[in-house]
Amino acid sequence: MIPGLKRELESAVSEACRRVFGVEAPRIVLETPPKVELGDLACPVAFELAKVLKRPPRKIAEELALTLTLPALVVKRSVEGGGYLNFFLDRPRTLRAMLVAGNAAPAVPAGAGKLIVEHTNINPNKAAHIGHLRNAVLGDVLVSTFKRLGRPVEIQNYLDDTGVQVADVIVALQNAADLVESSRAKRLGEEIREILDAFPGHAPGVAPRRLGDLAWDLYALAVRSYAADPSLEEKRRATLHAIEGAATGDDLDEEAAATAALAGRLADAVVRCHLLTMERVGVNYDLLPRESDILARRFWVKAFELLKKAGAARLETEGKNLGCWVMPLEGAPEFEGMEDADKILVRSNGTVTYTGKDVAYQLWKLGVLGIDFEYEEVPYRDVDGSPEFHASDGVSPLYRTRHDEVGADVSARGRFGNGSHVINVIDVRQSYPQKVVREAVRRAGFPEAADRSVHFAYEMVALTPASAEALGVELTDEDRARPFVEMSGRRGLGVKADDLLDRLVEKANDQIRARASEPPEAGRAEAIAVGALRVYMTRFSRNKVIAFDLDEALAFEGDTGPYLQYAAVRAANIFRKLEEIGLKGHLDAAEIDGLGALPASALDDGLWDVVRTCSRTLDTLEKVAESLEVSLLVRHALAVAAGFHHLYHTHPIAQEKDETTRRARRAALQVVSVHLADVLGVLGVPVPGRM
RNA sequence: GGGCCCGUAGCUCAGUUGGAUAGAGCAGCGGUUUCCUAAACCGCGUGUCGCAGGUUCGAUUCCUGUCGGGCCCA
Repeated sequence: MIPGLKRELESAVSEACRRVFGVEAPRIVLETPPKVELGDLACPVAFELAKVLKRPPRKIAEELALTLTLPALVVKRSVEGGGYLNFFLDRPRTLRAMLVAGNAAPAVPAGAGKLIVEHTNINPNKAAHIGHLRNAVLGDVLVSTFKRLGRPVEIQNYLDDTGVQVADVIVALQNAADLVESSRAKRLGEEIREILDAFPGHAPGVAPRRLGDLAWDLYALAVRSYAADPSLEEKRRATLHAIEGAATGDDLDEEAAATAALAGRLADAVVRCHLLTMERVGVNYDLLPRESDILARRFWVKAFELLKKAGAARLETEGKNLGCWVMPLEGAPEFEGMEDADKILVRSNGTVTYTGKDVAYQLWKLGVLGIDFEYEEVPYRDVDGSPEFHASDGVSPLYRTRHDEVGADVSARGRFGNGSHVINVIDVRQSYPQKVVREAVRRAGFPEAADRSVHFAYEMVALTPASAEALGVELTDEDRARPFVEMSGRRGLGVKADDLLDRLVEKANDQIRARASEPPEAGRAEAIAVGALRVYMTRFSRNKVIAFDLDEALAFEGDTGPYLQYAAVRAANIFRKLEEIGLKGHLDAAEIDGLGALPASALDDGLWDVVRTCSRTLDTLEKVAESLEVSLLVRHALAVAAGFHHLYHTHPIAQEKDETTRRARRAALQVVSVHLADVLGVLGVPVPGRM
C-alpha cells in the first residue's frame, strides 16, 4: 500500500479503541477484502475486541466506524460481514501516490549488515539436474528479494572439490578397465580426458556441457562398480587421500600428485559446466569458496581449537568411536531421543569429516573464525579470452577462494564473508547436519552467531515412476508403487538441467513459429524457456515435494512463466500502439501529478481491482523476506498478470474515444506495468520483446 | 525407536497467520478474434478440507490422538 498509510490507519484504529471502549487495541491487522466492492483494506479488529468486551463484533465495528478519525486518503468506511471494518481509498489520489512512489526501495534500517546467501553447491563431478535448479532458483529469488528491499547481499556457491564424489569419477577415469561395462567406461574416460587436456582452454568442437554429461554417465558406472569390485574402494581411499594431501600441502609421490592434479582439473572444468548452466537461467554468484582452500588455509585447525577451548569437542578413549574427536550432543534439547547423538568431527585416522569442514566454513561466514582466505578472479575464459562469468552485479569479476597469496588478488582481501546474517539454501534432507553445524557454532562459543544463521530448507524434486522409466531407468516393483522416486546422481537417475532447458527452448520455438511469420529475434525462445522454468521451480511452497512432470514443466498456459511474460509484453504493446497512432502513451510527471483531479467515476471497480492487487507488491516482498517463502511472490505475480489480462479485454485504451477515460486507463496500466516489471525482475523472469 | 514434512475438486496446488459464500491452474464442455497478438478472456463445480476428539461465539487453520505417504537420524 502507500507508504505510511498502513501506519496511519493502525494508529487511527487503536486510538478509537482507547477512546470508545477504553481498551488497548490488540495487534491491528490490515488485510485485503476478497472483492473490490468491499473496499481496499479490511481490519478484523472487532473480532478480537469481541472477546474482551463480550459484545457482538458487528456492533463494535459499527461504533468504531462512526468515531474513527481517518487518514486523508481514505474516503469511506463501512462495516462488512460479521464485523469487518473496511476502508475505501480515494482512487485518483491513491493512483497518483502509487505512480509517484514507483518501485523505490523501502528505507533500510541503518547499520543493516551484509546478508550471505549460500546456494547451488553442486558436487563438481557431473552435470546439474533439476533438483539443483530448484536450489539455485530459490536461492537466486531470495537474493533478489533482499536486494530489492535494499539489503546488501553476498552470494556464495560452495564447491566440494575434495569430496568423495569427485574421487569416484577419478577412480573411474584411472581404472576404466576394472569397471562394469569397461569398454563404455574407457570411451567415456577417453573423451573426458581429451576435454580436460584442453582445459582451462576449450577442446575444439566440443560443446561446453559435454563434460558434465560424460561425467554423469561415468560416475554412475563407478558407483555400480564398487559393488562388483570391492578392491576399487581401496583405490577410492587412496584417491581421496591424494586429493586431501595435495590440498594441505603434504609431500606426495608422483602418482598421488598426478591423481590430485587430475581431480583438480576435473572439478574446475565441471564447475564451469555448472556456471554455464546457471547462467542460462540467470543465476549468478559473487564468490566460489572451495573446500580445498578450507583445508589449505587450515580453517579446520582454527575451528578445532575454538571447539576444544570451549570444551565442545572430546577425544573418545573407549567405545566404538575410540580415537575419534566427537561433539557430544546428548544435552541439547534439539537432539533429544537419539540413542547416540555424538557427532564425529575427526575420525580415528585423523581425517576431518565433512561436518567438521562445514563448521569451519560456517564460522568464517559468520565472521567469528578469525582467519580468512586469499582470493582470485575465476579463471574461466571465453574463446575470445574475455571472462565468461561476472559477479551478481553483472560487472564485477566473479571470485573464488585461493589457498595462498601467490597470484592472489590482494585487493580482494577481507571483502568476503563476515556476514551479519547467513542463509544456507540446502534441501530438507540436510536438516540434521545443518542443525549439527549450527549447534557446533553455538558451542564453539558463539551462540549469538548461531542465531544469525538459518537453514533455508526446501523439499526435493523427485520423479514420478513413469517419468523415471521414460528416462530408461529400470525400476523395481517397489519403486513403481511409490508416489515418486528420488533423483540420484549415484544411480544416474535424474533429469539434467540443460536437457530440460533444451526441451523448453524447443517448445518455445515451436510456439513462436506457429504464430509468427517472421523469424524471432535471438534469445526470444530462451527467454520464454527460462521464464517457464523459473516459475515452475518457485510456484510451489518450499516444503512441497515436486514430483517432476514433464508436461507440467513444459506448460506455457495458465499459472506459468509465459503467462506472466505475455502480460508484460502486452502491456508494452499497448503503450507502443498508443504512440504509433499519435496518442499519449506513458504518463509524464506532470500528467501523474494531475491525476488527483481525475473524477472517481473514471476508475471503476474493474480498473481498480488490478491497482488494488498491485498495491500489495511491497508487502509481498517483505513477507517473502520474513517467511522465506518465495512462492508468495510468484502467486502475487500471477495475480497481477491475471488482473492485467482481464483489464486488457474489458478496458481497451486505443479504441476509447473519451480522453479522461483513456487517461485513467493509461494510469492504471502504467501501475500494472511498473509492478509487473518489478516483480518479474525479482523472480528473474525475463521479458521478451514479443511473444 | 526418535525427529521433521505432506494429506483440500478427476490431476497439480493456494488458502493473507482463528473469521466474509473454501479458491486458482490443468484436464473436460460451450463461447469470444474486421478490435492494444487467442501463450489471452468469458461461462459451466455439492469438495466427508485424511479420520476422531478437544479449545473457541466461530477451526481447513490451534492442541491431542490416529491412519496413509515421504524424508532424516539411530
